[in-house]
Amino acid sequence: MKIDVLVVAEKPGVAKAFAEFLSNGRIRVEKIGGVPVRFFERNGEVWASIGVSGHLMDYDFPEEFNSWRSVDPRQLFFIKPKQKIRKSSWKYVKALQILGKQAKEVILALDADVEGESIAFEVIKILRGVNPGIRFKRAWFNAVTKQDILRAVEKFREPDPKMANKAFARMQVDLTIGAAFTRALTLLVEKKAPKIFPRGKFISYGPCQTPVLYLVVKRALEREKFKKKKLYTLEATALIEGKKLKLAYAKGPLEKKEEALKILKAIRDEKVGVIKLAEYRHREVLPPEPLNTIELERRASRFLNIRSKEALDIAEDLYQNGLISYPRTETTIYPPTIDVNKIAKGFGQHSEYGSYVRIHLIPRMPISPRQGNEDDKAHPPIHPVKPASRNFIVKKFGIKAWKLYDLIVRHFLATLSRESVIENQRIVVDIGGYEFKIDGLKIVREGFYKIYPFGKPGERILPYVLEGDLVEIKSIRLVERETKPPPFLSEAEVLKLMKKYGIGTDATMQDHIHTNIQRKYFTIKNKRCIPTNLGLALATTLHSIVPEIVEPEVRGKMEAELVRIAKGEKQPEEVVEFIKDNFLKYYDKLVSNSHVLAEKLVEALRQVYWSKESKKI
DNA sequence: GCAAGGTC
Repeated sequence: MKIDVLVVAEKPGVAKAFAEFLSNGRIRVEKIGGVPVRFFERNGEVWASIGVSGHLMDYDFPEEFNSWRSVDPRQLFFIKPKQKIRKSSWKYVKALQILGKQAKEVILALDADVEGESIAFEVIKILRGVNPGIRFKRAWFNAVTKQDILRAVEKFREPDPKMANKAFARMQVDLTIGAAFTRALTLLVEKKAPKIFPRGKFISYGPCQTPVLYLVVKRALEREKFKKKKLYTLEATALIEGKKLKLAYAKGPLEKKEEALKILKAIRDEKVGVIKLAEYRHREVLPPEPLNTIELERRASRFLNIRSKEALDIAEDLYQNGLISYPRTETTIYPPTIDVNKIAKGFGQHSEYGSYVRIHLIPRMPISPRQGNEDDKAHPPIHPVKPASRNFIVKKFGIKAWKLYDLIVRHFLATLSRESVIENQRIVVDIGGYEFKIDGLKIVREGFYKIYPFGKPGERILPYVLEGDLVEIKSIRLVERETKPPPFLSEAEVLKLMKKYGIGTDATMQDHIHTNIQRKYFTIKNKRCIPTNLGLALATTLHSIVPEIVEPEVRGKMEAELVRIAKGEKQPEEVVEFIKDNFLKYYDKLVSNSHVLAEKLVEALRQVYWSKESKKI
C-alpha cells in the first residue's frame, strides 16, 4: 500500500467529507482493522482519510497507584498521571500505524477547538512512533463544507501545543482531584461500615458532577426551610359584556386578614363597578432561535418528558442514520452554506408538515430564517437533513425517536416561520373606590405556533370594553391562600444553570446529570430533580466543611486558570500544580473533619441501598 | 472501581 498523504479527522463524517471534497469523486473505502479508510487521488498523489472517534489517549496513574486499599489517596496529588492508549481506541491506533508507516505527510483535520488540538497531538505521538520523519500539517476549518475544507488545505496552520496542553492539563487535574476525593470518601465510609456498598458502588466527587448535585440540593433545602404563609385576597365576580369573570384585588394579596375584611365590608353591597382601564396590547413573539444541543435537551425534557441523556442518545442515532445534522453543537446561526429553504421545501410532501410548508413557507421563499448569536465555528444548528415518515421512524427507532425528530423538524420549520402576535389584555374595574383586575391573552396571529405548538401560551380572551363602561358586580368574597415553596429544580433549569456557571460542555452536561442519577444522588420525577438522602447528605456535609469544592463556581475558576495555558501566559505544569495545591488544602480540610462526614454518609447509604424505601429509587 | 472530555 502506497500512501502519500494521510488525513486524520475526529469523526468518520468529517473524514468522509475530506475525501469527497478533495477527490474528483473516485473514492475507495477499505476497512483496516475494522476502521473504514477512504482512499483517493489528488494532484497525482495517493491520499487516505480516516476518522478516529474522539480521544485516543487517556491519563491514568501508574499501576501501583491504582489499588484503592493500599494507596493513601493523598499520594495521588504528588504523582504525575501518564498518558495511555484507551482500550476502545486500539483499532484506530493500529490503523493509524499501518497507514502512517507509508505516508510522507499527515493532515491533522481535527475539530477547531482545544480538544481537537489535543487529539491532534495524540495522533502526532502515535505516528512519530512508527514514522519519525513524517511531516504534520494542521487543517483548520470552521464548517464541514467544501469551501471551508478547501481553504483549510490551501493554507495550513502549525499544531498549537499551548491549546493542546490546556486540554491535557484539564485531564490531569480532573483525574487527580476526582480520584483522590472519590477514593477518600469511599474508603472513609468503608472503614466505618465495611460492607455498606453493593458491588461496584462507591461515593464519587467530581468538579462538574458535585456542583450539579449542590444546585439540586440547594433548592431542596430552600423548600425545606420554606415557611408557609397565609395570604388574603378579594375576588369579585363581575358580569362584563355577558361574560362572568373573576377579578382579583389589584393591589395583590394581603398578609393581614383584618385588612381584607375591612375592604370587603366597605364594598360588600356594591352592585356596579366602573371600568377604570381596558388595555389590549399587541406583542410580537419571535420564532425560536435555531436549535443547539442544550436547547434540544431542555426542550426534550420540558415538552416531551425525555431526559437529556436519552435525548442526546436518540439524536446521535438519528444523526448516524442520516436524518438530522450533528447533534453536538453550540451554534444557533445557520451558516450561508446550508440551504434552509431547500431543506424546508423537502418537507413539502410530508404527511405531517406538508400542508404547512406548502401554504405558509413556500409562497414566502426565499425566507431568511430566525438566527441566534452563538457560533462554535464547527457545527451548524441541529436541523433535519432528510424527511422521514412517522411510520418509518417509529418502526426503526421507537416512538421517543419520533417525538424528538418531530420536535427537531417543527423547530426548524418554526425558525422559517412568521412571528406570532399576541394580545395581552387587562381590565381594571373600580368597585366602591377599590380596584380589581383581570388579565387575558389572545393569540391574534398564530404564526410559527401553527407548526410549533411547544410553549404556545394558553388563551383567555377578555371581552372588549371601554374605560368608563359600567359592569354588574355579582359577588365579592374573601379568598384565603397559602404561599407555596419553590418547586424542585427542573432538568431544564439545571441545564440552564450549568451553562451559566460553565459546568461541563454542551456535549457533556447530560452526562453529569446522569452520573448523579446513577450514583443515587438524585432522581428525576416529572421533569424535576429530587435529591435522595444520600445526595442531601453528601452535598450538605461537603459544603459545611469545604464549600469551595461544591459551589457552582468551582469549574469556572478552574477554567479561568486553565485558559492561561492556551493564552501562553503560564506553563501547563505551573497551572496543574496551582490547582492541585488548592485542592490538596481542601482535601486536608475535608479529611480532618471526616468523622462527621462518615457518620452522615453511612446513615444515608443505609437508607439508599439497604432500606425498603430504596427499592423504589 | 476514581473525573471530564472527545465520540459510537
